[in-house]
Amino acid sequence: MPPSGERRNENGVCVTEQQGRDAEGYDFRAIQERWLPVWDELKPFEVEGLGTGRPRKYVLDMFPYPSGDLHMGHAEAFCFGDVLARYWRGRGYDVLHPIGWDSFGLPAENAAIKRGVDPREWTYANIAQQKASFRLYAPSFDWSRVLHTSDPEYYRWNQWLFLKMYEKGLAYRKASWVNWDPVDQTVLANEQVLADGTSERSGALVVKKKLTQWYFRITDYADRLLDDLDRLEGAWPAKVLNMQRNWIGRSRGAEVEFEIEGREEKVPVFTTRPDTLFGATFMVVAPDSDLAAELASGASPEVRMQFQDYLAQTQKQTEIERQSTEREKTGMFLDHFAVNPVNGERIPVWASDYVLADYGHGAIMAVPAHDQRDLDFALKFELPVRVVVDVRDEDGAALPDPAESGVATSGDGALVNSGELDGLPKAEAIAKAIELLETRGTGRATTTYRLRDWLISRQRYWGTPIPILHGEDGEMKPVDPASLPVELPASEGLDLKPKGSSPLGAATEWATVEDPETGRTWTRDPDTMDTFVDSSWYYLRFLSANDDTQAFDPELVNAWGPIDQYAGGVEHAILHLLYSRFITKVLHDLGYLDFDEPFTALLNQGMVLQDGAKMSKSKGNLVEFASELSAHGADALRVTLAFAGPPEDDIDWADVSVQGSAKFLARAWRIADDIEHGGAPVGVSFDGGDTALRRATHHLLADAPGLVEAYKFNVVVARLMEQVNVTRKAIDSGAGIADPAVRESAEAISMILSLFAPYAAEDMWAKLGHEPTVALAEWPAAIPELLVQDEVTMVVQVDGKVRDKITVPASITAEEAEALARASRGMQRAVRDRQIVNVIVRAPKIVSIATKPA
RNA sequence: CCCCCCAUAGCCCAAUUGGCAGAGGCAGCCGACUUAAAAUCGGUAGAGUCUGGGUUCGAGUCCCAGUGGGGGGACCA
Repeated sequence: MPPSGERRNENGVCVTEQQGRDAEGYDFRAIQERWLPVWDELKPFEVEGLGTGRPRKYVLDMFPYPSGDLHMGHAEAFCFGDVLARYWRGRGYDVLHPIGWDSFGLPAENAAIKRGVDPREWTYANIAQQKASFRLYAPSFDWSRVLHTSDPEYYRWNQWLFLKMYEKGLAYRKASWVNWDPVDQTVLANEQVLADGTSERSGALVVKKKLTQWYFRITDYADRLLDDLDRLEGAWPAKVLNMQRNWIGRSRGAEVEFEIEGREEKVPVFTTRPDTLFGATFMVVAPDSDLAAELASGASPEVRMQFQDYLAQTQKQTEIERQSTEREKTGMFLDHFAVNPVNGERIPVWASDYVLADYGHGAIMAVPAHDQRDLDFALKFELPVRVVVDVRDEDGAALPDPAESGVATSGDGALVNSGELDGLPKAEAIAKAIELLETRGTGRATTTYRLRDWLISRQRYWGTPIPILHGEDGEMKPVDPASLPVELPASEGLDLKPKGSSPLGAATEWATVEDPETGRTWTRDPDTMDTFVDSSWYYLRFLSANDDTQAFDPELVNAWGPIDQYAGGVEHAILHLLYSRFITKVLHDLGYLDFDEPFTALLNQGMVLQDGAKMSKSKGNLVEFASELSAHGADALRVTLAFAGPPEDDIDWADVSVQGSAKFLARAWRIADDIEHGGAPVGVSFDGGDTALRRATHHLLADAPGLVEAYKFNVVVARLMEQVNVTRKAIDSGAGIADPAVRESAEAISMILSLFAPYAAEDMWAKLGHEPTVALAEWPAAIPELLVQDEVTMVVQVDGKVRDKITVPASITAEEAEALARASRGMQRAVRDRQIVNVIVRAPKIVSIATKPA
């Protein structure tokens, strides 16, 4: 007898009666209200110390910045991170999945200034709101170890880190040309300036200023930061690895010292092609370099004037103009000559803006025959071009003379016109040239990097104060670590408006420190740290979030770290990820960490778009997280995001259907609801259950882990939909509701669905007679016997076309398969009287036959 | 200019890693329910894989050359 509340329609198909026994049907609001208090009580995701002894996984999402409520981007990122955290729990791991807030920084400060309130007020109100939204969205966070970087208990350790860096000589102050954001009125690190010369935060065009600032010596780690990327191959997105490699920009070559007539000191230049030294026919220096100014000042009045004009012209250009590759070369002769150290040749020295002052030494040796830029310049100003590498094309023919063709030859070939280097191929010539330079003391092998040291001081209020004291005589001393934190002064009475110098400097009482022993007066460093310092090590603090004796417990950190799975946006491909890698290596070298890479695996989610464009209030295409959440519920939202496509791809909200997800959840839920009213009892043996359904269930159990681990969440959801479909069919027109296989399938659905839809899955789990929570239920293993097919379909191909399909035992031998294929009607019809020339057998999948005309 | 990624049904996307192009969803169409519609439920049709070569018995998958799109770097010596 069918369970009450169901009846058959005209086609004999059993349909569920909506108005029947469960008047509510699937009601996401009721389900959310039912389970939230239970989870609050159970705290199922809290872990303590080293865990329970099961294997450990540390799964982390990049922590949010508290500007307003959560948005759709957060919804997506935290959905994916949570899928992975819940997955590893289901696989029997202790999972650490914490959450915190990156709560220092300019947006809070700017918003607070605009509203005339304390940044603390604005920041912590937003955090409270995001926490409430998270609770409803239900990522499986351990709420017992929350941190906020703006808490003194956190930034105290940020200062501790700074002092460690200072102690090791990795934090230093220097005067240099820096990036200045005229809107936010603070300096920026190179990483915070976009390719078009604008600030990644304010969007303002960044200008250069000469200032004394604090730096972290990240360039000391350039080689390791680059080389260790190889270990992340396959575990990090190729795109991020590529971006970091480009950013570090290692370039191997040689430093060559050129004598300049009338100048004491030699001038070093960097080249990647020391083999072409004999082809250097002139030298070029950057017009904005000290050397150019010096050489011009020693020249005739005409040259001096010409130089002033040229320099002014260079400095007037915007970054965009300067970078235009198609630009015609400009420059001027500086009325000086240099001497080529390998052959004593006298070559003219020019100034041109195609040479950059801040790369290498701001001067180059120009080899026009083998460098396009030098050739363009040489042709424009009629400078000599000398071929020193005999480059050939594929057929061994000599390439045309660059002076004639206008095309520099940069390939490999035998050296010519190059003294001792003659006849050598490029690689050997490079080695020999370096050897020559070294023995003569006029050069050496060297490496340059695009990466610059990390500028970490900021002239703003809402950040970690730099724990350094300045004496009147310019002496510096670190704050005593025992007296940390150096707390921010109250904002009351301070003018926080950006004005080019730190507001902290104006807090006279705070800034002035008297040494009780010596009576000497010191002034606190007025700057605060770049907030990327805060986030460079926060993942370690989660292990000891409530520990007021140390930044982190090395034992806990080494047990749980490094992060097994990190998830976040690709906008941090360089910034946060590079800084974190650097600080991790430093802490490793200081003996605190066993590991020297922080993030073993990285998942970058795409963006959530609307109608093909980034969502924004001004465009009027904003999809509000809060309204989606209240309209459709957390589950439907999460399923929609997971199902939309591969997680790395952008999601266009116009392409997806939250209603479709809700429909699927209702279908899944109804299966458990049906079982509750007439299904096999909880604990029943599944052995006698319907074999076809059991096969489907166990294929799902077998495939799901690989799919989740490959981030194919969309496929897992599709497989769940499929499983719901076959289970529905089994209930309505197959094995029937009471079959144990139906319960087995529903339990598997509930467990796997819990990664995406924790509420619906929990409700299903309860309806199936289990205690909460499904989040801690371990997935059953797939039974191998249910995975192997006794019979499979074998395809018979003739000349690449499918001509027949035969059902064969899965264990068929190659001989049997070939015999069956040859005997098949489809094959005989296709072959007729043609001659068989080749037979390939891949039992039991396929037999492929190649023929030719008889 | 250099490097990386992508291109499958009207749309979003699968395809056991070289073996029958289709798992799932959206939109569509048909049917059930309804006085009717929406919602819901059931059922269906629909591409030969961006283009051109190549390797192979066999290519969406591998190789080469393009086209289109996305991203990064860039007068970096």
